[in-house]
Amino acid sequence: MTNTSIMNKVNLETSVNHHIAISAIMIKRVFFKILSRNKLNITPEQWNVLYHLSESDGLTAGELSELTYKDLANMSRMTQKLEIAGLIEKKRDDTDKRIFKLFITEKGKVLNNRLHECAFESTNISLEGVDEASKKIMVKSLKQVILNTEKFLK
Amino acid sequence: MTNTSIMNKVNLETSVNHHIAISAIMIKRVFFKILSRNKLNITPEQWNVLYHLSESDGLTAGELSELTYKDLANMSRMTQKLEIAGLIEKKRDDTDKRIFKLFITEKGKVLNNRLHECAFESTNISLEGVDEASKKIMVKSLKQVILNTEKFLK
DNA sequence: TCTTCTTACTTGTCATGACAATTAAATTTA
DNA sequence: TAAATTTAATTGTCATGACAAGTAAGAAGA
Repeated sequence: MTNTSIMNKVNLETSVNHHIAISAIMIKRVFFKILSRNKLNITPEQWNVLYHLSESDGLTAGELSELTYKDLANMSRMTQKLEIAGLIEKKRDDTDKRIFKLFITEKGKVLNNRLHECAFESTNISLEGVDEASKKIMVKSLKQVILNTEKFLK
Repeated sequence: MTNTSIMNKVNLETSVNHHIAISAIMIKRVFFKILSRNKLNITPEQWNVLYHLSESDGLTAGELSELTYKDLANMSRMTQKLEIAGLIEKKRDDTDKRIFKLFITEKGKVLNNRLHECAFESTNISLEGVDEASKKIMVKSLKQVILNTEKFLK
């Protein structure tokens, strides 16, 4: 074995990255549970799309994939499902026929409001006992993490 | 529209939960890229299993699913793949024939050491510019988040 | 003991995530 | 302008994540 003595062993118990990963899994699970309790037939990821369309209508799948940090291929499938569910509409662009512009439907808007309530509830559950100063530091640090990783991935 | 004025709208831009989710995605993507650059034919999740088995050999699939916060069903499939890849071994327990005890193989141990290097590298990339005090606060707060969510999910 | 319940694991299904490959349309360039 | 390149979206494949349902073995109770 080469260089075992100087190997950089990772300790999950103190690893920031590891705790981010586990927290993300658990937060999503809580949100998922709240959605299902409320009989809202939608996933956290699908809500992410509805959220962005309700903020700025007429986005393309490509723009949405950037906003949500998702693969365009997967965003394509997600928008297909959302369209089938009647929550969004796809309209082919007149000048650039490669593009679909996406619009949230009335049904989507109504659902989106309920989803905001669920997101609010799940936030309160997961962050109970975490003080405001810590939250600020977390958001600032996590923004830095996102910048770092974006830079690395080009 | 009912009660729009008192609705609890979530703002992703300032949401701790949202930044945790995006960071988790991006960190995994960086780790994935480093693994693939090093021609290591393994996923971040599979490494998680190897990590725990190298720390304490002879765990069951159930114990591993708790340690990694994963569904037992999915852990079952993951261990099947790891066994096929020759990285772990499953040994039927003598006294309780429902149980498999899992052991990391020599091949698995060698790979695990290389994976530690990759994890170390990906940690350095993602946390560049985040000071030690912030890291401490993050780990403490994220542990609280994990506790909160575990409690909610029973 | 025999039935019932619980536990450990497995399998099936659907949604997502990574990534390669393909198609169609727009843009660039020779 | 024709060919090459780029871009937007789609489809295919495999691994994972949630969750329901099923199987086999152990434990508990009548």
